[in-house]
Amino acid sequence: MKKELATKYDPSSFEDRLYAMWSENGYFTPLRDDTKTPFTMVIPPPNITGQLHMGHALDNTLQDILARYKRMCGYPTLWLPGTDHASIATEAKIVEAMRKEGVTKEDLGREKFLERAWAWKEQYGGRIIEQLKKMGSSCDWTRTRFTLDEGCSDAVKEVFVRLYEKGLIYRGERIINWCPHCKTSISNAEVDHENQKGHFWHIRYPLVGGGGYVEVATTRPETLLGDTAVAVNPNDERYKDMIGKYVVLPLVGRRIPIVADEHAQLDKGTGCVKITPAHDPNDFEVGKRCSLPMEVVLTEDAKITDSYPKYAGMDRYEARKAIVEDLRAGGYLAEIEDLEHEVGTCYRCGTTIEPMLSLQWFVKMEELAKPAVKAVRDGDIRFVPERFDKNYFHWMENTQDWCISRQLWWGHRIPAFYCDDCGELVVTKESEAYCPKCGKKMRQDEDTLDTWFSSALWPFSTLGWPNETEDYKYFFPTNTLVTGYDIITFWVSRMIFSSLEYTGVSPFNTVLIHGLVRDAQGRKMSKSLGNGIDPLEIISTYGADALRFTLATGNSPGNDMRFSAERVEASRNFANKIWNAARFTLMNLTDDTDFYSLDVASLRPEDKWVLSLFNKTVKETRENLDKFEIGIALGGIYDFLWDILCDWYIELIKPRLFDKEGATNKAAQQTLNYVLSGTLKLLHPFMPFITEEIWQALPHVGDSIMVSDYPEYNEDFNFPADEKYMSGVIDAIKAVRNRRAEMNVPPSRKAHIFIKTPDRSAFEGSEIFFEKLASAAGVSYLEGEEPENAVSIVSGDSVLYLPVNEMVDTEAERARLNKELENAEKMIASANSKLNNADFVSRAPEKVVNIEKDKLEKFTALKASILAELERLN
RNA sequence: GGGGGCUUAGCUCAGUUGGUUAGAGCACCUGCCUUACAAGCAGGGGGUCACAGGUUCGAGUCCUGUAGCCCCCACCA
Repeated sequence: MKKELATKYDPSSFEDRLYAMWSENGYFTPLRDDTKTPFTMVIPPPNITGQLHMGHALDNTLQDILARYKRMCGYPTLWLPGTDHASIATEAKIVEAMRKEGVTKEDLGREKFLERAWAWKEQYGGRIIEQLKKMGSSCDWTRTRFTLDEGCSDAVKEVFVRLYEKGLIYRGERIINWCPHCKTSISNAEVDHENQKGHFWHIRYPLVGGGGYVEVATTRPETLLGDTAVAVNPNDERYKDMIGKYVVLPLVGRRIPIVADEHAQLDKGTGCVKITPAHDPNDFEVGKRCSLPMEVVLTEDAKITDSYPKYAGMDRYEARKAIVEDLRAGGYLAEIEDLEHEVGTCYRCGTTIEPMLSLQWFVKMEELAKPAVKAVRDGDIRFVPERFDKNYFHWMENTQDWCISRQLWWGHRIPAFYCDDCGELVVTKESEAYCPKCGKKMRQDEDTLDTWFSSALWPFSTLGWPNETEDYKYFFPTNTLVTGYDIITFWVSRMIFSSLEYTGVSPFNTVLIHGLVRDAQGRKMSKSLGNGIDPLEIISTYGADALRFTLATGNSPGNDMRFSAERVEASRNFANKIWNAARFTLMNLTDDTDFYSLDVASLRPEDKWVLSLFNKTVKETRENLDKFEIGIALGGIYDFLWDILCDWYIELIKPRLFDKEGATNKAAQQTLNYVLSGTLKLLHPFMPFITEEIWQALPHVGDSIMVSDYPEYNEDFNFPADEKYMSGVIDAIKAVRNRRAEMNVPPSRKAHIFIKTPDRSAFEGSEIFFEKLASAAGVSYLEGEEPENAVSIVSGDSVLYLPVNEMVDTEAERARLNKELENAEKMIASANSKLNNADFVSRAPEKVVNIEKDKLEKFTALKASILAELERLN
């Protein structure tokens, strides 16, 4: 019934075995049970290109803690895993691999390229899944999904068609962010802003017909080629007469008008702005308002187009140099200012974004954003910690239309078809279409959708939507979403408005936000810095439990954390501590003991004391987990296990355990097994492997700790009197140890303890604890004279005398007692000042007042003892 | 420009709705190989909780301001 544990804690010897056992027994797969409320989470799908990094490790540790906790609480728990096709990242990776072979996308053609991409997915896509398993993640792998699988693709098409029909998806020419390296449009959310050093070039545009020039300024002089106007503010007195006149565009020679538009600000620069409608979002708006031509001057790889032969084929930066040089030569350059400004860059490759006029697909955001804001405002969805809702609101309330088309092949192809003959457009879920007007076979849009378009549907597309599957009906909406704050705008916000629009409900009720895992110096872990720590290496050195403990402990929602080997070592030491406590327990459990009942009547005070503290720990753990205070919950278990169970309880009961014939031996065994098993259960969500391995070795009922019941607060296991008694005994033992250590008395030198106390029952029954834990040769109660050459130890209302053979330094004793007296008086004064304050007594809660009363009582008694002691020394 | 966060022991950080003498890990000092654990045990030193005000019976915790560091968002030529 009980088993041996290896002498040494070696997580690698059992972690994989236990994971396989859980998996084979189907514990990760929930059963739908209409009599029970399910608990559902969807994993933030890692990119198939990805390798497990610390961010995943943290994210998945938190999710697994919640999943295992809820499962043990009896909820049919579905943690649904999967991966993201990550269109832009994956395509870039494959293109890069092809480049090494000297092959381009175009060489292969779409079909062959996609074959290659799928092959790549088959080969590497599962890698990260295997790595998640190493972490102990209790995902239901039978329900693993992929954003590009059939079901998800169906959901994507369904959504696209519905939104199009509703007028919420449209195709139009807008200024989009163009990445010249990835050669695709990207959304605003995918643009990073980076501070760059640049220049502000002031350029003179001569007025047509002479009479001077207007001066404009720009950070991108090459866009001059695309200028189709100069704008001034309609209220600008300086230029009133110029409106409607023309200037000559330098180098190009084109006549362009001076227009009036609010965009030009009176107090900014010269008040004149060059307008490049095809390469600047503001200018685009001006262009629309003033009906200006839109002149595209850059190709898709950011080279000047053939329309400008002198610069054609030059890269945008080469062209910038050449144009500035030519402006200088032509006398158009007025001034060059140094300037630091924010430049948009591609979040994938870091290339500077080129705003460009382009025909793309967009999602109209205004109408979708409103209910999404409301859901959070009304509390249907709650961010933990709450402060992130500000982030969310700000983004949701200011978001612009979402550019969803990408000039990529790896992804969901846009379900739109064009008729080359009559220009008809059809949007349909079908894989081909014929023109409703002329019957001709239509050509499908070449572009694919933004990766985030499919991730936005993840909580319901993975459960079968748009079909009303059993899973969808039972598990949706999900409960908790766990993710980093860096992904709220990309993903969380889009899931919320998507779900509200298509399913009519919020996709989850809680968003648990965590921070970034940084290195020991607080820097972001990144490939370029090379400061990343590989979770798999940590696992192989210290074990998955140690890694998980490190990530969970002291972690508070939304805050970044630093990761260092020292912290993992401390975690491993904790695991080792548990391991040894368990080994000790197993050595002392005997087969003839009944471990399945606990007879309270047979328990000694220390048993009841530990049960009572365990019970408190259970309550606090559950409360904290329910509040998502995972770090605090774990801290409580850690303290109980190490400080209470190991450092005190086990030491207290050693004499009873070693005396197999003793009357209270069985009760000690039972209590120890009960409390240790219970603590392992409390700890299981955090450290699943070690808790399972030990639980299996201990006497137990059931097949696995992971499907056992999470401990519940037990009203019958509250023993306040025993708590008070034991804390008095422990205080006294600590006081004795303290004094002995101060005097450098080695533990081997035992000394008798004489106790002078108004209430012997405060210590009776605990004499053996003083012998074992305070190096006492024996304990007796003092009636008359204090012993000669004894140091005194004041603890509560009692004084303990320790006869040491040396002459006691009376002066030193007096000084020490005076110091203690001072402290006691300070405490008494503090308590008195509160208790004498009528406002305090009347306004503070009774509990707080009682604490002060107890404090006063305790230190008054202590003071009396100290004074008596001082008296004796005189 | 807007928003948010951080500042607590030598270091890294907890501190849950304001309420016992502000905690932990690591590091440091002292003593222990006490037959579960030296990855350990016992004891110890070390903090005017960034600064200045305010609210409150009571502030590390709430409010205002100041300083330093960090992050997010934003189309300003």
